[in-house]
Amino acid sequence: MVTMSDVAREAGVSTMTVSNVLNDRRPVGAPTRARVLAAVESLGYEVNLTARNLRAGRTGTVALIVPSFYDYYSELADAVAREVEAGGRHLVLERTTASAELEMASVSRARLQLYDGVLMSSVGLDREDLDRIRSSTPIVLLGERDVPDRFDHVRLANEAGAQEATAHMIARGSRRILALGCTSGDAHAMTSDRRVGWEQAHRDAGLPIDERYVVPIGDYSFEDARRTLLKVIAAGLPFDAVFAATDVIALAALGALHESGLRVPDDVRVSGFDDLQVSRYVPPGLTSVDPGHETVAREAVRLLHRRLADPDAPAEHVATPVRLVVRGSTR
Amino acid sequence: MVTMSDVAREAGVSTMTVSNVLNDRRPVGAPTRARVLAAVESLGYEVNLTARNLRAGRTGTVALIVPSFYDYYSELADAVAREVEAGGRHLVLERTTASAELEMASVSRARLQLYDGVLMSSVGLDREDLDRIRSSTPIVLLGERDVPDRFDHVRLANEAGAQEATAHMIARGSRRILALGCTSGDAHAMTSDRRVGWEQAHRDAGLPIDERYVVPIGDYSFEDARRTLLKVIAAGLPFDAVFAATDVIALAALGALHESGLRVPDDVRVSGFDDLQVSRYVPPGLTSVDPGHETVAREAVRLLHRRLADPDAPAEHVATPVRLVVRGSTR
DNA sequence: CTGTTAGCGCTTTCAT
DNA sequence: ATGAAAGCGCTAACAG
Repeated sequence: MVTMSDVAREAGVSTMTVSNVLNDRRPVGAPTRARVLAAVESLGYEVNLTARNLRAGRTGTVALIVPSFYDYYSELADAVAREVEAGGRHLVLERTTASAELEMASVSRARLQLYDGVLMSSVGLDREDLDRIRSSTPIVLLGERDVPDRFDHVRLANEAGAQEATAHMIARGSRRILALGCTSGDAHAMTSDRRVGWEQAHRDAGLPIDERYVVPIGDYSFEDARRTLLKVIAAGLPFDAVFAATDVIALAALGALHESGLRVPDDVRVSGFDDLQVSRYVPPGLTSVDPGHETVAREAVRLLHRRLADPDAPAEHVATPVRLVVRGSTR
Repeated sequence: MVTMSDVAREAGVSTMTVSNVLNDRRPVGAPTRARVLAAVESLGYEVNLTARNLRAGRTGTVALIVPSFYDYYSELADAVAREVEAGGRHLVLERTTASAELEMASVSRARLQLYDGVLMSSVGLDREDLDRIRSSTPIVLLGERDVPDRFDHVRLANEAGAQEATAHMIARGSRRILALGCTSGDAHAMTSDRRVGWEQAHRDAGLPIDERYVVPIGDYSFEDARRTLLKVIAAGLPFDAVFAATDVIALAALGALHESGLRVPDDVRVSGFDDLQVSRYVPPGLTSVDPGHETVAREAVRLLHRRLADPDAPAEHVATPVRLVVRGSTR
């Protein structure tokens, strides 16, 4: 490996001069400068960022830690990357290993130190897991409602979005609306927040709430969602609409309904949540709740920058608005 | 920040003993060990990985560098993460900034040093760009056919996959098959390799090759694909099938055909390439070429490990097989 | 079993 | 405008 002192020797200067040339930190005479650059070129030198980071105490890198690379997260990551880069840092994506009991365990606290800051999607982590996190690296949580106060936190208006989607289908005439992938109980998980919105829409419309229509699914995969809906159909529970907790679930539902000979939207209306890019194109177009990735990303990075500037600032909790996008699946 | 010497002082031992306890490197007496662990706990110490990495000359991290976080890449990344983790390292994902003239510029050579190895998707990089890469960090290229010999390289059997998909639609009766998102010319880009397969299927069947049916699209987005196909339809070029260069294009085509009142597969058969998860669920099910992420990931990580073990081994070039998956869109 | 020394490659600080 | 020395936090190598 070529080091800075190799370059210094080649150019006949000290390592400090090389460093100054490379970082434009202090004025360097033009001829010296030229010799240094020539040496850098001829030796093919690159600074060692590990050494620089150790010395500087910062890395210029922010990590976004997510449960999986798919779907919602990849679209969010894209928006976050743009925001982080606008702030002059790099973004890297890390995945928590699904198999880990406690998802956090798969990204050790030590690893967090490799970053100036971390944005972590807390979906799948409960309050206890989060309480256990002690890190000198600033962390901004993205996701569910119930996080310890000490964390900066950005969440979606999950209830409002679910309510709007459900109310929209009620307004179109749906009366028996499955809450597919939603969960009962009051754990403040995303799936339960979205069920609350589904319930609220029913109350607003003076419709009864039938708990049989809240149908949780296992692992949020397409396959699991498909199988679950097929089972509901086989069991004979009558329904005329599906509010799916995520677009992945909604898209799988479109498939399952098609397999069962049910037409969308004529027999069953379908609405999702996440507004994946593909949802706009899949016939007949999937009605969905746009989570506003740009806003989430902007707020998350803003909170991180604020925290980096002032480590002792009080934690901030932000809920970002969402927006229903109506397409063919509910027409 | 709590350092190792803080822990050493607290426990009344040397830093080496702390290091040995933390890394299980040399046997440490039980009482000493206990005192060290107690000090670690009470001070909330975490090793500084930057310092460790500098000292060790390795980082235990592999980067997968991709043009975007979406679709094909997210599904590939998942498989790669599993392989890398099986080898005891972490995977991080980095995105090349789309705006950069030369995509490589957005991931500086210096950054590559932060990793033990790099897997880089070369889609979008031409041979000249690749030729310019000089890195002491091992790089395995994923993607197109035409890469400099010195790189380890894994590519898909793009031609074979495209040929199989096209032949399948010909066998079902299609005669005018758009090659949507494919490109003419002999640049060894993915889009041209797939066009070659489309042509080969025509030759094999004794069908004429009409270059008007090769319809490139701009940026590989859903929207671009949709607009392009709508334009083809408006222009009146008759076709009874679409072979799309990617599933994103194929899914957008399903939408555009639906908008135009054309039925799939009755009026137009559609086949994609990538076998995204969603493609299985979108009615009527998208026929697609499964790129075999597991195989690609396994080979890529194998090449990387081989290179790490022997930096001077001759470069290896691997083409992995693909497999047509037939679904409703071509029945 | 435990400690001391040296140094990974860089940049801050102080000197010239 | 340039250089020398010190040290970021850790661990390999050598001592005891």
